[in-house]
Amino acid sequence: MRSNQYSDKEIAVFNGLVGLLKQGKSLYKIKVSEIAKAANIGKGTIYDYFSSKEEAIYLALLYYLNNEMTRVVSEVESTSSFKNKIYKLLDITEENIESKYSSLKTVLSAKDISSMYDLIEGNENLIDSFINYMGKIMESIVTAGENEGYINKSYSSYYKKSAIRCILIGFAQFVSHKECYKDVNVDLAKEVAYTQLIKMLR
Amino acid sequence: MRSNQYSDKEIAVFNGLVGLLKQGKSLYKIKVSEIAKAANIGKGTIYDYFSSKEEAIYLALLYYLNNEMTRVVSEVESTSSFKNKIYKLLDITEENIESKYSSLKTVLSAKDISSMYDLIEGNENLIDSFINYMGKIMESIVTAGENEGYINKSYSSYYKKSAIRCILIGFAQFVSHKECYKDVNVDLAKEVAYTQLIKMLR
Amino acid sequence: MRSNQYSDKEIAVFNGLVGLLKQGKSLYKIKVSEIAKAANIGKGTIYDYFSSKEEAIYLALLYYLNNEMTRVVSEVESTSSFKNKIYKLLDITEENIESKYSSLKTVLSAKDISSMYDLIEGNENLIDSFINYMGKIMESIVTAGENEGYINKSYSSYYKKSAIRCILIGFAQFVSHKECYKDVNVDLAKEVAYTQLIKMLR
Amino acid sequence: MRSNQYSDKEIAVFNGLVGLLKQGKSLYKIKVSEIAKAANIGKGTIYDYFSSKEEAIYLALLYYLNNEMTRVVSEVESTSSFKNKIYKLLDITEENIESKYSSLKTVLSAKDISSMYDLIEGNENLIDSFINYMGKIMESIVTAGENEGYINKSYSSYYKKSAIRCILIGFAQFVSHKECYKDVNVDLAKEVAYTQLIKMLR
DNA sequence: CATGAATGAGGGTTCATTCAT
DNA sequence: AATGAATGAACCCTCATTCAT
Repeated sequence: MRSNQYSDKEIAVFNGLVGLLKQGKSLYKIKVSEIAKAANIGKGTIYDYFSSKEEAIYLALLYYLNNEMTRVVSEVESTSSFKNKIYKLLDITEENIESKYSSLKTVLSAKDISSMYDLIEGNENLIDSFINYMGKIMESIVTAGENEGYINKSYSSYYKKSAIRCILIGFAQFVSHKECYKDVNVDLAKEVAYTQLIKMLR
Repeated sequence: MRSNQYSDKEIAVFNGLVGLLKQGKSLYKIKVSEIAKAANIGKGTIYDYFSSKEEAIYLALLYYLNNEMTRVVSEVESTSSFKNKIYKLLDITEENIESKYSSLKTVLSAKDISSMYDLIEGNENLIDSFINYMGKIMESIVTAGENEGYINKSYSSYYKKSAIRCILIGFAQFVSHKECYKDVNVDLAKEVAYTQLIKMLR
Repeated sequence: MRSNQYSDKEIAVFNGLVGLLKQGKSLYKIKVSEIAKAANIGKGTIYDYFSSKEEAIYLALLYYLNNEMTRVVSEVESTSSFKNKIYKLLDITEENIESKYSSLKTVLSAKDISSMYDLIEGNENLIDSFINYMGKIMESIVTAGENEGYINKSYSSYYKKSAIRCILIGFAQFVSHKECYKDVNVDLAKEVAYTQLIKMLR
Repeated sequence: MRSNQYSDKEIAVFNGLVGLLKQGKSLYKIKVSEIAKAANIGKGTIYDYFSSKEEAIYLALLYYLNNEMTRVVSEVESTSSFKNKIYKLLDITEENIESKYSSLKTVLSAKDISSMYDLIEGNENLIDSFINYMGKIMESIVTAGENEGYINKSYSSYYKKSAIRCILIGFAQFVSHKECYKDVNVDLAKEVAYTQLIKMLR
């Protein structure tokens, strides 16, 4: 596992790469020369900081995931009340799905990414890291829900967290394929998700 | 959209490709020569039936998805009672996630597949097709649930189907990352999913 | 060790490569694309027959050496009389050194070639092969010399062969650096070599 | 032709490079960064003293050759008696061939080195320089041999020197490929060489 | 002077696709 | 119809050289 402290050049590579993804470039078609150009550095320079294209991509995704999730965690934690936290998460999910590139999307296809690139699925991999962050978020939400009386404390921890995860992924599914649900708009889908959650937890 | 009637050679290609995936070969690293060998045909022959490697892969996945989902639909439909149908679906989900390759996995990363291969995301794409099948399954389950009194009929169709989809994906998530939930076994996770569903629908 | 039977394409590569060397191209600067062009085949085709550029070059040199040395052996063996054999060998040496490329030159720098290319210095390497051929030639010459009474049979086999080898290499040295010996012409150098040999062997 | 006076940095480069060669590093694979590290200087510094990697290597070899040959000349000259001089030369030859790197080896493959590196084969090249030194050594030996009555003075200068050169190269050949002469040891080979020389010269 | 971070031209190799048989 | 030998465009990576500090 590499240090969390990255040099300017490394961060330039990360930002360049994520920038390309946000422009809609497919992860599977990115060329080293494109990354270099997007990062405003020479092609060879990438190899001064990363041992391969694979590594550069992997670390970029990890870096971006960490940044993004750190932000999400703090946003949710700084949001008051159970209901607001849930809606905040649904909002973030919506944005993520709608954008050309997001960590959420990466995580949803992370198995494929690691199957494409022979990344050492070491201690710290994308999904583990993501699940870790989600754990913190769930924790924060469960605590709020219990304090505010929305959650029946007799449920197991897994049950409670699982319920939240469920409605999130279900909502993500909706956003991903809105066109299949012509009679449902986003706000309604959020309401449905929230209602379902309340029913599961009480 | 191509005919649903495929020639022997085309089906050989489909089976060969899916066979490779089931052996754990990464979709992103498959070579035409490997497909040809797995299908027991010459490399050039593939181009007599498909316009490109991309198309061959895309159609193979679609073919396999259709076969598999047709089977799943009929299995669920032929299962009696609401609860049994749900458990059947959870069982199928479990198997799918655990196997090296399954249509479910393909669908979960379908955005990536289509981003890797410049597939004309035409009328009939993998996800649309999948959602279509899922719709049928949901329909069957909802009907059973209503007939058996598990489902409060006042909910919208979206609400009802969404609830089922939620717990399925939530359960899929669990199976994918069992190692993160050390105190939960598969049977418990199924129970939790079922309980959550009942609560959402009543 | 590969079979001695080569396909047309392999021989085309061999001839193409040796052709480049004979044009004065340095072995160390040859590009795969040049070899392909010289062999009148596509660049990729080389990799259908050889696992790497290194291997292609190594096998080409070996192939050429075998061909050339086989010819030399038969030329010397078919020459009658001790003196004629020696002069034949000196003539061949002269031609070899004067040409832009010859197996003799390769052998003289074979250690470098193998140090440049990480060739598995397996059973059959250039120098061993060369020494083997030389052994046969020496044998043929020693037999003639003994039959004709030029060679005192009491010398060891090593002594006799070594004497021949000596004057050959000495003569090769002369040809390589003629410009350093302004008062000696090739014919004189051959006479000197022969005289020295006679003195050593009687 | 550059001055014979080199700066400390230049000599550091020379020694660093030769050091690498003596460690068994192939001349054809040496990188500028390695030379710099071996010389304990910065990579850029090399270009303050040499116009290219090629030049640095060429001058290093030349420098080393001069040092080594100067030493060899003086060793041979300071050895008394014809026979001792010859044996001294054979000893030196043996050491040279056995070591990972020596000027002798360089000279034996000098054509390749200059073909690899586009060295201006100007006035002062490796082989010319070497032949020059050898000339001095031959001179010294011939003089001793004549004084001691081993050499028939009626032979031409070329004949005499050529004889010495012959047995040296012949012996070098033996040492290079000892494994091919299982029934001959080094001391015997030296004796053979000396005997052959005596016979040629008397 | 000395450095080493940065560069990018260049080359070995892969593999989707073609086409003569 | 079927093949697989042949192709060459494309791309990753190396490393000699430069130049700002």
